[in-house]
Amino acid sequence: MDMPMNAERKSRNADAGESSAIDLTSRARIRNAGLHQFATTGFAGTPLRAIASEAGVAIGLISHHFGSKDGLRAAVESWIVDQFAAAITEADAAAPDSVADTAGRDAAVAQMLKANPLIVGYLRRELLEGSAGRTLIARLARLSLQSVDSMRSGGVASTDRSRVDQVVTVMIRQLGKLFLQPLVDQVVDSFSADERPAAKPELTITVRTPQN
Amino acid sequence: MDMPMNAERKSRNADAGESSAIDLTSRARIRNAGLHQFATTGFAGTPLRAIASEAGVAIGLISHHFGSKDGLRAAVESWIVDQFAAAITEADAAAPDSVADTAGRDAAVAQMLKANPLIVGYLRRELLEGSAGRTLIARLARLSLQSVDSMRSGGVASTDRSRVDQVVTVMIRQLGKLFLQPLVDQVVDSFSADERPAAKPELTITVRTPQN
DNA sequence: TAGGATATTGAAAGAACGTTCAATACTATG
DNA sequence: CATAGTATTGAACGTTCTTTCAATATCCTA
Repeated sequence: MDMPMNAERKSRNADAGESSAIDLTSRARIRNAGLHQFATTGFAGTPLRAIASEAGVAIGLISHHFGSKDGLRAAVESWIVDQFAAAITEADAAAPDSVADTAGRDAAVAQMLKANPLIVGYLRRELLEGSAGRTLIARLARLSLQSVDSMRSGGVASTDRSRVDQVVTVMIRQLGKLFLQPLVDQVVDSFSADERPAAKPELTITVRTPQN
Repeated sequence: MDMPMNAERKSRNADAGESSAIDLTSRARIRNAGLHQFATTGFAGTPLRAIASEAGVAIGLISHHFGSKDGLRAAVESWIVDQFAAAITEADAAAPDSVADTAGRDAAVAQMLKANPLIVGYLRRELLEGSAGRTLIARLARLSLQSVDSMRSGGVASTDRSRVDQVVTVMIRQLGKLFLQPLVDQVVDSFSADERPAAKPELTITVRTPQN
């Protein structure tokens, strides 16, 4: 049972990640393809065969590396959490007192999300589909809470508001606009080209907590 | 091949619609169940058998009435568009000059959405999943454009802004808060009960169009 | 009441899905 | 070089999905 050598296997896959994807491990390529597919067509809507195809691997390799489809999702979500944590860590490293303030961390996270639009797409879906028992949003909220606490300790965040308030404010500010922008885009794009405004309308989202 | 009479078949289904669901036609019960399932578990995530079970019918009846799963989805979306149109029509009927103003129509739509939370859930998903070729958001935008135009003709809407601007503003105002509230809820709920604020934080969303 | 049209059922077909697994290729360590 | 461990493949399996369809029930009209 002869089988052809697959020499250029890694070269025929879409660029799903940020690296050049040519010298990524099969495991990383599968994870990237999973992020791309889940963010684009949803978890239930993507067959494992589509992920294997995009990653340029055989379907069996997914189970070998991640155990199951759910295992792959867990790996994708852990990778997302890592990206958030890394963005905050970088912002801190660049700050004078090794603790960045709100603006610095917001900027770092915004930059990371801009570089990884698939993360935004994935989170948008997760927000809807993961209502029961799933935990990605909760994990990010916990991460945000640690960030808020460390900023409080560093004296760069006010302490006269509740911690919950601050976490909600931070997360909404970071994600809300990104979540809602597709609605604006789809509405604008539903008009004929000559009627569309030159610049897309921009959203402003604020959070107001009632007297506590 | 005797088969038992299913006398009380219609009584064992969840209340997905607004009517008492006891004297709805099979077609309507299937449509309601489809809306419920699609909004809750997503289009790809819901088997037709789940819809048939919730509606209390055999699986074959779905194909008979709607042709296919996609046909059912089309029917659900047309029904949603009808609800929006009906809300606007009612607001107009109650207005003095038979053309309600912005506030009146906003209130009518908000009331309709509050009475049909499944529509909100469905739209939230549609906004993400229907990026390619699908048209529900576009249809609602067109409906909103007709509304804006009629208000302009009736002299109850300003004409110094572009029509696109007005449509975007209306739709974001109607839907944006509803879309983003789950994020606030999940973040707040990720905290322990004793740390949660008494009242949920409230969102304010504004649209600003750059100089045109 | 007779008969055609429509509604409804549930089994069957055919495709697609996730998972498993034996076989093969690769890599590193002795 | 040998050999153990890991990576990788793709076919096979059992399940589940959508669609089809013949059979039966119900409704409507003449």
